[in-house]
Amino acid sequence: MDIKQTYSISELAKEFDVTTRSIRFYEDQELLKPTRRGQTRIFSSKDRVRLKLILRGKRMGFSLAETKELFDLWDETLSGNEKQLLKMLTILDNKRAQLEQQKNDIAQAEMEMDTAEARCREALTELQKKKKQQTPANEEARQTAEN
Amino acid sequence: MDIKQTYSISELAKEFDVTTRSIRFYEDQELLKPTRRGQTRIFSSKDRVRLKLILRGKRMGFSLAETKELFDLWDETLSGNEKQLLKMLTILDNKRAQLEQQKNDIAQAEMEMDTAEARCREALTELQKKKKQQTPANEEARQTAEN
DNA sequence: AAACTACTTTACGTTTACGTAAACTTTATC
DNA sequence: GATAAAGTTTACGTAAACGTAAAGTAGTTT
Repeated sequence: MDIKQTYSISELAKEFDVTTRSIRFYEDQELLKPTRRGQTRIFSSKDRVRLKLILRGKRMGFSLAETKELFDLWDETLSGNEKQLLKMLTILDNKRAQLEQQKNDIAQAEMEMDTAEARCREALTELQKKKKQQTPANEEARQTAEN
Repeated sequence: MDIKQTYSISELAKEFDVTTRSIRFYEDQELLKPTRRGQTRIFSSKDRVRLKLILRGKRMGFSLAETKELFDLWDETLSGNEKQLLKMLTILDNKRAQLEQQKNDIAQAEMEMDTAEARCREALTELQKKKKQQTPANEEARQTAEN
């Protein structure tokens, strides 16, 4: 039911703004498994999804190895081994903890950026005041002189 | 008003669970600027804060170069140049956008982990059913045989 | 048929963020 | 005063994630 069933390497590269080199590298590391027509790679919509996940993983600070581990584990759960299923659940728990940590980090960062921005704006208005004191009535003259 | 004014390299290493090598590397890259007593490094509480920020930055996917840029810019804003202040404000804006992206990524990831976990649990209960069918009344026998 | 265009493999190079070993100094402890 | 403990510099090594030629193939447009 996808719009398209298969994709060339450069189509994916364009869509996700990565180099073909990267995509080939991801295949080399077994994160993507395109089929071949002759020697040319043909990517399925599953590959497309995985590429999207790879890139999101990167933005979230996941290594390719970590992402690959998740892919592999997920594939194994589909073949329904109990041990793998349990392992998957514990790993999901770990990842959740990671995400919680990241959310805390982000919240902290946002707060600090708020105070940083506030101080910047204060400093700016301070500068404005001083400027006006220096040139109380020559504002127009200075403005035109700046060209 | 901090508990302690100065810190040794190993104190900081322990507190933040990093190697002394890393800390020295951060100094080499000019993210930390400890003073010296003889040839021994002495870290201020400002250094401590910066180390904390470095590590949080890493968890958020920031490179050391990015973090250093922020540190430098922040220092420059303290000396009150208007141009630097404005640059700082735009960079803060960029970072905010990054954080928004990350929050979206995290939210997406959490949703997908929810469905993944659900499928795992379903698969597990399926397996439990099949087990019971295979051994409807011999449960005790199988349990003890597993040793 | 010549020239593009898109794709391929092979392989060496690069950056980041440290690890690790060697050899040395300074300070504290027995 | 030896010896351990914590610090130092110097320098080569490494893993991850690609970048960047170089050289070849396969289809197709002029």
